[in-house]
Amino acid sequence: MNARERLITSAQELLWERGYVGTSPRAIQERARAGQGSMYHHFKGKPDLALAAVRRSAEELRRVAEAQLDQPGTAMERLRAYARRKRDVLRGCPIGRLAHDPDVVKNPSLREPIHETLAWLEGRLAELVREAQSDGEIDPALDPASAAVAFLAALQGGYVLARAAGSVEPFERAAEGALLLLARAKPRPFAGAGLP
Amino acid sequence: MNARERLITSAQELLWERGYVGTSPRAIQERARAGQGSMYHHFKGKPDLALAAVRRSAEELRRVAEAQLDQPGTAMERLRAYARRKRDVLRGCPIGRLAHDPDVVKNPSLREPIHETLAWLEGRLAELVREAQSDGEIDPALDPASAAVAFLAALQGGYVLARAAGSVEPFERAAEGALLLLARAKPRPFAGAGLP
DNA sequence: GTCTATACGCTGATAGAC
DNA sequence: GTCTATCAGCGTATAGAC
Repeated sequence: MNARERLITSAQELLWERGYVGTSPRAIQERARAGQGSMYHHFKGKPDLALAAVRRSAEELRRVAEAQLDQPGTAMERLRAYARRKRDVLRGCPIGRLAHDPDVVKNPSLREPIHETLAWLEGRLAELVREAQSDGEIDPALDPASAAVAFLAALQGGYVLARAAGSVEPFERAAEGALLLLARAKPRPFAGAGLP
Repeated sequence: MNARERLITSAQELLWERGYVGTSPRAIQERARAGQGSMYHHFKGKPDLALAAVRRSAEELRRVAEAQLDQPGTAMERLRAYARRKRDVLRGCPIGRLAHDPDVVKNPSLREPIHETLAWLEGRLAELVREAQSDGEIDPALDPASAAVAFLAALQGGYVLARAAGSVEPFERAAEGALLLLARAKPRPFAGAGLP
């Protein structure tokens, strides 16, 4: 891997871990085993490198999520698999994490890839909800967009609760809880069946 | 307000806005209109002041939430009111926000008040879910703890999505979506409705 | 309690040699 | 492309006067 790539990768890791303010050019250089000159040759400065790193992280998350959500199986199975997918929970979401960084959020070009990725994910989840409704796994009366955004938010919030607890457990409980709420929102198997 | 109090308040605001790494003693002093000497007289240093500020924020959030959740009305109404309560959404949650800060999370004394507050809130929400189940507003078969943690996580995640979007709208959609999922998870109006 | 002086390492960058 | 030199300013204190 060349210096430019190593710099982007290192910046991605540090932004994920420490945020924008917490990440110094020097720390990026050290992790990338690149000198000052090298970094300032490839990038105009810290903001420029951060932009490249954020865009890269957005792409990567999208690729991973896409692969996961396009797996074989029913829609409900894929929603479940996505919620339960192996994650480094205590590190947080590499994208959602950035939304808490003031210097990222106030910069529109930095914020845009983050928003776009989350919006895409929400839309994709809504499609799966719709599909699960066709399959009779989720109540067709439920608004798919509302369900999807609440589901995605529950996962993002799960990271917050887990980090606060210093344990992955709250994430898992939030994810399972969200699945439970989704899945319960379906026509009762016996709805009306047991009426006197 | 004396200097000590002004320092704590200023630190609370800056931690909320910028996190631990992003907040310098100097910035706190300026906002508090206090000198260097004053700050180092009242506090051992930045970590000590941050601890006081975090504890204060935790207390405050708890007091506000407590008041909100103990309002008159049915349990389901109070859950709704809590989700819809007026918030400065784009500023994020003053407590949840800190869970994304590496220097806060790695310090057990800093993390503890955050975790405790969120855990308390989750427990309180679970009680309300149970109450709503007694009222027939939520399906009694649903696990209250799972529902509560998913609900709380959806709100926390709502902040993330809102900040990423630069708009309060995703928060509101996530909150309404979570309410919808909760409320749908109830006995159909006619499910056994005529039973003794 | 609050102020001023002083300190040292780090941040984020520029300049020019190789 | 990468390296080294250099820089002004900030971060996070400590010391001692008032």
